[in-house]
Amino acid sequence: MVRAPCCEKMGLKKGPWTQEEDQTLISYIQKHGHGNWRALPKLAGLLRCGKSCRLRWINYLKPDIKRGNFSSEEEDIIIKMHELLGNRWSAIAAKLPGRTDNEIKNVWHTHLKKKLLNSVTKRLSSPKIKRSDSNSSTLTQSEPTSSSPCTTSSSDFSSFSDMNNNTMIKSEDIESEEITMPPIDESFWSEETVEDESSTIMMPSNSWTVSNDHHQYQFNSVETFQQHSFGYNGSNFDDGMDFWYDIFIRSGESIELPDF
DNA sequence: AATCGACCCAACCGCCTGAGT
DNA sequence: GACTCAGGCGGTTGGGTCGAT
Repeated sequence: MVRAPCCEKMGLKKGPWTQEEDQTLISYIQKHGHGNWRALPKLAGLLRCGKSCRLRWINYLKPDIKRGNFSSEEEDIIIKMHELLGNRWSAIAAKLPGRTDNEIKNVWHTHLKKKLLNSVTKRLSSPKIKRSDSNSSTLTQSEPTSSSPCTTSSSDFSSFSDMNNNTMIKSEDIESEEITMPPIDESFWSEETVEDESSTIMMPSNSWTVSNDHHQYQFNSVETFQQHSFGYNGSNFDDGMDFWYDIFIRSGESIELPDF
């Protein structure tokens, strides 16, 4: 069964809002609150559907809406959050007070996507790191080690490598945006159900190693991942996800995140 | 000045989810 | 459990604007 559009009723107005309509909506909500959006237009005397009223209020009329261009700080946050969350505009908007999901979505599609693309193009055109083993297109599979569970936060990790140490990417390289990601093919990823069984996440299906100057950790599955403090059970969940996202983003894969 | 294409952004649409019955 | 409904979300659209020709 397909539900009829909420504005299908004859006589309901569509398109741009007039100043009078805006004023009517503002004064009604200031007096009575929005309560039931569906009932609101009738009560307020507007020839609009509730959905349209809600959208107009949330995206434009709400008193705390910040207008004007996005600052570079805001753009950076959007880019970072988009790396982390994907197209979850409302979640991104939650990190930017006064900005709406719609606005962020528009900015992303009109400015930031291009900006990012340019940055990636630039990065790919000037590789700083080369693999020593050019034949290897995926990270190398191996047996898991019996390394003890790690209590180190993922923020300690400054680099990662494959099992043969063919590629070593350091955090300063990541900062400088002059690296290329070693190629990773489809078989690298597997779908894993995590912890609460309500979320699915793409995880590396092969065993591989994460290391920094002091530690080297091997992961064979989501379970070994969870043994570490940046797993879902740990207090450093966000750090852990940042870490994984660095990898996911660089591999060009998308990821479905659990809520947090 | 007129035309055209690219870009921007407000608004709409359809789908999903959760609450209520 | 099945159904309905409202709210919320992300994708898409289309009208306005602006710069190039």
